[in-house]
Amino acid sequence: MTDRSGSGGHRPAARLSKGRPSESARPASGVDRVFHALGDPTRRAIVEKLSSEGPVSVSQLAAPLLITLAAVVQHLQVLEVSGLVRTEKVGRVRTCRMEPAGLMLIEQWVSERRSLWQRRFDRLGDLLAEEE
Amino acid sequence: MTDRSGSGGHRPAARLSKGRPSESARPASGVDRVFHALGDPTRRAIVEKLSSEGPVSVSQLAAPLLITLAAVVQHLQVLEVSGLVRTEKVGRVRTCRMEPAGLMLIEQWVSERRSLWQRRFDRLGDLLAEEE
DNA sequence: CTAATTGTCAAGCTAATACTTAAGTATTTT
DNA sequence: AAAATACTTAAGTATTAGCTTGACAATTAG
Repeated sequence: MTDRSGSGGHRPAARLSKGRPSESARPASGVDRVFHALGDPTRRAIVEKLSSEGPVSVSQLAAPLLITLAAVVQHLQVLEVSGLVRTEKVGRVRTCRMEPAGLMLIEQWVSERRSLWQRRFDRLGDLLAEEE
Repeated sequence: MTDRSGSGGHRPAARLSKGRPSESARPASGVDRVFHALGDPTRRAIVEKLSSEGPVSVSQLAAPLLITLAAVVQHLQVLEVSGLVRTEKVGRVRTCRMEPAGLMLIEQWVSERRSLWQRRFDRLGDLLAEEE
Protein backbone atom coordinates (compact mmCIF):
# COMPACT_ATOMS: atom_id res chain seq x y z
CA MET A 1 0.00 0.00 0.00
CA THR A 2 1.44 3.31 -1.08
CA ASP A 3 2.08 5.41 1.95
CA ARG A 4 1.62 9.07 1.42
CA SER A 5 0.68 10.59 4.71
CA GLY A 6 -0.65 14.12 4.84
CA SER A 7 -3.56 15.94 3.41
CA GLY A 8 -2.07 17.44 0.33
CA GLY A 9 -3.93 18.47 -2.73
CA HIS A 10 -7.29 19.13 -1.29
CA ARG A 11 -7.21 22.80 -2.27
CA PRO A 12 -7.44 23.41 -5.99
CA ALA A 13 -6.68 26.72 -7.70
CA ALA A 14 -9.08 29.63 -7.46
CA ARG A 15 -12.57 28.34 -8.03
CA LEU A 16 -15.00 29.86 -10.46
CA SER A 17 -18.24 28.48 -9.12
CA LYS A 18 -20.24 29.02 -5.99
CA GLY A 19 -21.27 25.49 -5.29
CA ARG A 20 -19.42 22.69 -3.60
CA PRO A 21 -15.98 22.36 -5.16
CA SER A 22 -15.41 19.18 -7.12
CA GLU A 23 -12.84 16.69 -5.97
CA SER A 24 -9.24 17.67 -6.23
CA ALA A 25 -7.45 16.64 -9.39
CA ARG A 26 -4.65 15.36 -7.22
CA PRO A 27 -4.85 11.63 -6.50
CA ALA A 28 -6.01 10.76 -3.01
CA SER A 29 -3.33 9.58 -0.61
CA GLY A 30 -3.54 6.48 1.53
CA VAL A 31 -4.56 8.52 4.54
CA ASP A 32 -7.21 10.33 2.51
CA ARG A 33 -8.73 7.02 1.50
CA VAL A 34 -8.68 5.46 4.94
CA PHE A 35 -10.19 8.42 6.72
CA HIS A 36 -12.71 8.88 3.98
CA ALA A 37 -13.68 5.23 4.23
CA LEU A 38 -14.13 5.32 7.99
CA GLY A 39 -15.95 8.63 7.88
CA ASP A 40 -19.12 6.67 7.16
CA PRO A 41 -20.93 4.85 9.98
CA THR A 42 -22.05 1.97 7.80
CA ARG A 43 -18.54 1.29 6.67
CA ARG A 44 -17.28 1.46 10.21
CA ALA A 45 -19.90 -1.07 11.21
CA ILE A 46 -18.68 -3.33 8.44
CA VAL A 47 -15.10 -3.16 9.63
CA GLU A 48 -16.24 -3.76 13.19
CA LYS A 49 -18.17 -6.82 12.15
CA LEU A 50 -15.23 -8.23 10.24
CA SER A 51 -12.85 -7.65 13.11
CA SER A 52 -15.04 -9.37 15.68
CA GLU A 53 -16.73 -12.08 13.68
CA GLY A 54 -14.16 -12.81 11.04
CA PRO A 55 -14.63 -13.44 7.34
CA VAL A 56 -18.25 -13.19 6.22
CA SER A 57 -20.11 -13.03 2.94
CA VAL A 58 -21.66 -9.97 1.37
CA SER A 59 -25.13 -11.22 2.25
CA GLN A 60 -24.17 -11.74 5.85
CA LEU A 61 -22.96 -8.17 6.02
CA ALA A 62 -26.13 -6.83 4.45
CA ALA A 63 -28.61 -8.64 6.68
CA PRO A 64 -27.98 -7.03 10.06
CA LEU A 65 -27.40 -3.67 8.41
CA LEU A 66 -30.83 -3.88 6.76
CA ILE A 67 -29.51 -2.60 3.46
CA THR A 68 -29.33 -4.06 0.00
CA LEU A 69 -26.49 -6.16 -1.38
CA ALA A 70 -25.80 -3.43 -3.89
CA ALA A 71 -25.29 -0.92 -1.09
CA VAL A 72 -22.89 -3.25 0.68
CA VAL A 73 -20.93 -3.83 -2.49
CA GLN A 74 -20.54 -0.10 -2.90
CA HIS A 75 -19.17 0.22 0.60
CA LEU A 76 -16.86 -2.74 0.13
CA GLN A 77 -15.44 -1.13 -2.94
CA VAL A 78 -14.47 1.94 -0.93
CA LEU A 79 -13.06 -0.22 1.85
CA GLU A 80 -11.00 -2.33 -0.52
CA VAL A 81 -9.49 0.66 -2.25
CA SER A 82 -8.58 2.04 1.15
CA GLY A 83 -6.85 -1.17 2.12
CA LEU A 84 -9.00 -1.84 5.15
CA VAL A 85 -10.79 -4.82 3.68
CA ARG A 86 -9.98 -7.64 1.28
CA THR A 87 -12.57 -9.72 -0.53
CA GLU A 88 -12.35 -12.95 -2.47
CA LYS A 89 -14.96 -14.65 -4.59
CA VAL A 90 -15.15 -18.43 -4.56
CA GLY A 91 -18.03 -19.70 -6.67
CA ARG A 92 -20.92 -17.38 -6.14
CA VAL A 93 -19.92 -16.35 -2.65
CA ARG A 94 -17.70 -13.36 -1.94
CA THR A 95 -15.98 -13.55 1.40
CA CYS A 96 -14.82 -10.34 3.06
CA ARG A 97 -12.09 -10.02 5.62
CA MET A 98 -10.50 -7.19 7.52
CA GLU A 99 -6.94 -6.10 6.74
CA PRO A 100 -5.34 -5.04 10.00
CA ALA A 101 -2.47 -3.33 8.18
CA GLY A 102 -4.98 -0.86 6.87
CA LEU A 103 -5.26 0.65 10.30
CA MET A 104 -1.62 1.61 10.46
CA LEU A 105 -2.00 4.79 8.46
CA ILE A 106 -4.48 6.03 11.00
CA GLU A 107 -2.25 5.23 13.88
CA GLN A 108 0.65 6.98 12.22
CA TRP A 109 -1.39 10.04 11.47
CA VAL A 110 -2.67 10.24 15.04
CA SER A 111 0.80 9.57 16.37
CA GLU A 112 2.20 12.41 14.31
CA ARG A 113 -0.45 14.78 15.54
CA ARG A 114 0.37 13.86 19.08
CA SER A 115 4.10 14.19 18.85
CA LEU A 116 4.03 17.48 16.97
CA TRP A 117 1.62 18.86 19.53
CA GLN A 118 3.66 17.46 22.40
CA ARG A 119 6.81 19.07 21.01
CA ARG A 120 5.16 22.47 21.00
CA PHE A 121 3.78 21.86 24.47
CA ASP A 122 7.23 21.06 25.75
CA ARG A 123 8.70 24.12 24.12
CA LEU A 124 6.15 26.25 25.87
CA GLY A 125 7.06 24.66 29.16
CA ASP A 126 10.70 25.54 28.56
CA LEU A 127 9.81 29.15 27.81
CA LEU A 128 7.82 29.48 30.99
CA ALA A 129 10.61 27.92 33.06
CA GLU A 130 13.01 30.41 31.51
CA GLU A 131 10.94 33.38 32.60
CA GLU A 132 11.26 32.47 36.26
CA MET B 1 -16.36 14.14 26.28
CA THR B 2 -18.90 11.38 26.40
CA ASP B 3 -17.30 8.16 25.36
CA ARG B 4 -19.56 5.88 23.48
CA SER B 5 -17.46 3.76 21.18
CA GLY B 6 -19.10 1.80 18.45
CA SER B 7 -21.19 2.59 15.47
CA GLY B 8 -24.65 2.03 16.84
CA GLY B 9 -27.75 3.50 15.44
CA HIS B 10 -26.72 4.11 11.89
CA ARG B 11 -29.39 1.80 10.53
CA PRO B 12 -32.92 3.06 11.02
CA ALA B 13 -36.06 0.99 10.63
CA ALA B 14 -37.20 -0.06 7.18
CA ARG B 15 -37.02 2.94 4.94
CA LEU B 16 -39.87 4.13 2.77
CA SER B 17 -37.93 6.18 0.25
CA LYS B 18 -35.49 5.40 -2.47
CA GLY B 19 -33.14 8.27 -1.90
CA ARG B 20 -30.28 8.66 0.51
CA PRO B 21 -31.49 7.89 3.98
CA SER B 22 -31.53 10.84 6.30
CA GLU B 23 -29.37 10.85 9.38
CA SER B 24 -30.24 8.42 12.08
CA ALA B 25 -32.54 9.65 14.80
CA ARG B 26 -30.10 8.22 17.29
CA PRO B 27 -27.60 10.77 18.60
CA ALA B 28 -24.12 10.46 17.14
CA SER B 29 -21.51 8.94 19.43
CA GLY B 30 -18.10 10.39 20.14
CA VAL B 31 -16.49 8.04 17.66
CA ASP B 32 -19.08 8.91 15.03
CA ARG B 33 -18.28 12.56 15.39
CA VAL B 34 -14.52 12.18 15.35
CA PHE B 35 -14.40 9.94 12.32
CA HIS B 36 -16.95 12.06 10.55
CA ALA B 37 -14.89 15.17 11.29
CA LEU B 38 -11.66 13.66 9.99
CA GLY B 39 -13.36 12.16 6.98
CA ASP B 40 -12.90 15.51 5.27
CA PRO B 41 -9.50 16.53 3.90
CA THR B 42 -9.91 20.21 4.70
CA ARG B 43 -10.67 19.45 8.31
CA ARG B 44 -7.71 17.13 8.50
CA ALA B 45 -5.52 19.87 7.15
CA ILE B 46 -6.83 22.17 9.85
CA VAL B 47 -5.98 19.69 12.58
CA GLU B 48 -2.56 19.14 11.07
CA LYS B 49 -1.89 22.85 11.00
CA LEU B 50 -2.93 23.28 14.61
CA SER B 51 -0.80 20.37 15.76
CA SER B 52 2.35 21.60 14.05
CA GLU B 53 2.01 25.35 14.26
CA GLY B 54 0.03 25.79 17.40
CA PRO B 55 -2.86 28.13 18.11
CA VAL B 56 -3.84 30.26 15.13
CA SER B 57 -6.69 32.54 14.21
CA VAL B 58 -9.54 31.77 11.87
CA SER B 59 -8.03 34.04 9.24
CA GLN B 60 -4.68 32.31 9.48
CA LEU B 61 -6.39 29.00 8.88
CA ALA B 62 -8.30 30.31 5.90
CA ALA B 63 -5.39 31.90 4.06
CA PRO B 64 -3.28 28.87 3.13
CA LEU B 65 -6.40 26.82 2.48
CA LEU B 66 -7.60 29.46 0.01
CA ILE B 67 -11.15 29.30 1.31
CA THR B 68 -13.43 31.84 2.89
CA LEU B 69 -13.68 32.55 6.59
CA ALA B 70 -17.23 31.30 6.55
CA ALA B 71 -16.08 27.93 5.22
CA VAL B 72 -13.45 27.67 7.94
CA VAL B 73 -16.00 28.53 10.59
CA GLN B 74 -18.22 25.72 9.35
CA HIS B 75 -15.37 23.25 9.60
CA LEU B 76 -14.37 24.51 13.03
CA GLN B 77 -17.89 23.94 14.23
CA VAL B 78 -17.70 20.30 13.25
CA LEU B 79 -14.25 19.96 14.78
CA GLU B 80 -15.32 21.54 18.05
CA VAL B 81 -18.35 19.35 18.42
CA SER B 82 -16.12 16.33 17.81
CA GLY B 83 -13.73 17.43 20.54
CA LEU B 84 -10.69 17.68 18.28
CA VAL B 85 -10.46 21.45 18.41
CA ARG B 86 -11.15 24.19 20.91
CA THR B 87 -11.60 27.85 20.05
CA GLU B 88 -11.67 31.00 22.10
CA LYS B 89 -12.56 34.52 21.13
CA VAL B 90 -10.62 37.39 22.65
CA GLY B 91 -11.68 40.75 21.25
CA ARG B 92 -12.22 40.31 17.56
CA VAL B 93 -9.83 37.42 17.17
CA ARG B 94 -10.83 33.78 17.57
CA THR B 95 -7.92 31.55 18.37
CA CYS B 96 -8.13 27.84 17.55
CA ARG B 97 -6.14 25.08 19.17
CA MET B 98 -5.95 21.33 18.84
CA GLU B 99 -7.26 19.10 21.60
CA PRO B 100 -5.01 16.03 21.78
CA ALA B 101 -7.53 14.17 23.91
CA GLY B 102 -9.83 14.16 20.92
CA LEU B 103 -7.58 11.66 19.23
CA MET B 104 -8.00 9.06 21.91
CA LEU B 105 -11.30 7.79 20.63
CA ILE B 106 -9.66 6.95 17.35
CA GLU B 107 -6.82 5.14 18.98
CA GLN B 108 -9.22 3.16 21.12
CA TRP B 109 -11.33 2.21 18.15
CA VAL B 110 -8.32 1.12 16.14
CA SER B 111 -6.94 -0.70 19.16
CA GLU B 112 -10.18 -2.59 19.59
CA ARG B 113 -10.24 -3.58 15.97
CA ARG B 114 -6.72 -4.89 16.23
CA SER B 115 -7.20 -6.90 19.39
CA LEU B 116 -10.47 -8.43 18.30
CA TRP B 117 -8.88 -9.42 15.02
CA GLN B 118 -5.76 -10.69 16.74
CA ARG B 119 -7.86 -12.80 19.07
CA ARG B 120 -9.54 -14.49 16.14
CA PHE B 121 -6.20 -14.91 14.41
CA ASP B 122 -4.77 -16.65 17.46
CA ARG B 123 -7.77 -18.90 17.74
CA LEU B 124 -7.27 -19.96 14.18
CA GLY B 125 -3.64 -20.68 14.92
CA ASP B 126 -4.66 -22.91 17.80
CA LEU B 127 -7.09 -24.79 15.61
CA LEU B 128 -4.49 -25.43 12.97
CA ALA B 129 -1.97 -26.60 15.54
CA GLU B 130 -4.60 -28.96 16.89
CA GLU B 131 -5.09 -30.58 13.52
CA GLU B 132 -1.47 -31.67 13.29
C1' DC C 1 -33.35 -29.13 -16.33
C1' DT C 2 -35.57 -25.70 -13.41
C1' DA C 3 -35.53 -23.01 -9.33
C1' DA C 4 -33.07 -20.76 -5.85
C1' DT C 5 -29.21 -18.30 -4.25
C1' DT C 6 -25.40 -14.99 -4.45
C1' DG C 7 -23.62 -11.34 -6.31
C1' DT C 8 -22.87 -7.45 -10.12
C1' DC C 9 -23.75 -3.32 -12.60
C1' DA C 10 -26.06 0.77 -14.12
C1' DA C 11 -29.08 4.28 -13.34
C1' DG C 12 -31.96 6.89 -10.41
C1' DC C 13 -33.32 9.41 -6.14
C1' DT C 14 -32.81 12.14 -2.18
C1' DA C 15 -30.08 13.94 1.66
C1' DA C 16 -25.82 15.76 3.02
C1' DT C 17 -22.16 18.78 2.44
C1' DA C 18 -18.31 21.99 1.28
C1' DC C 19 -18.04 25.74 -0.53
C1' DT C 20 -19.79 30.78 -1.80
C1' DT C 21 -21.96 35.51 -1.23
C1' DA C 22 -24.02 39.15 1.25
C1' DA C 23 -25.12 41.53 5.13
C1' DG C 24 -24.24 42.38 9.60
C1' DT C 25 -21.73 42.88 14.39
C1' DA C 26 -17.86 43.82 17.30
C1' DT C 27 -13.27 45.28 18.04
C1' DT C 28 -9.14 47.75 16.92
C1' DT C 29 -6.57 51.19 14.45
C1' DT C 30 -5.99 55.60 12.45
C1' DA D 1 -15.36 59.59 14.58
C1' DA D 2 -14.37 57.02 10.53
C1' DA D 3 -11.95 53.29 8.55
C1' DA D 4 -10.10 48.89 8.82
C1' DT D 5 -10.08 44.34 10.55
C1' DA D 6 -11.87 39.92 12.25
C1' DC D 7 -15.50 37.32 12.64
C1' DT D 8 -20.68 35.66 12.35
C1' DT D 9 -24.88 34.20 10.31
C1' DA D 10 -28.14 32.96 6.87
C1' DA D 11 -29.13 31.54 2.50
C1' DG D 12 -27.84 29.72 -1.82
C1' DT D 13 -25.28 26.53 -5.15
C1' DA D 14 -23.20 22.63 -7.11
C1' DT D 15 -21.15 18.25 -5.97
C1' DT D 16 -20.93 14.06 -3.51
C1' DA D 17 -22.68 10.04 -1.74
C1' DG D 18 -25.58 6.39 0.43
C1' DC D 19 -29.15 4.27 -0.54
C1' DT D 20 -32.72 1.97 -3.93
C1' DT D 21 -34.53 -0.65 -8.06
C1' DG D 22 -34.21 -3.50 -12.01
C1' DA D 23 -32.00 -6.41 -14.96
C1' DC D 24 -28.61 -9.62 -15.45
C1' DA D 25 -24.86 -13.32 -14.75
C1' DA D 26 -22.91 -17.15 -12.37
C1' DT D 27 -23.21 -20.86 -9.23
C1' DT D 28 -25.59 -24.27 -6.49
C1' DA D 29 -29.49 -27.09 -5.03
C1' DG D 30 -33.39 -29.97 -5.91
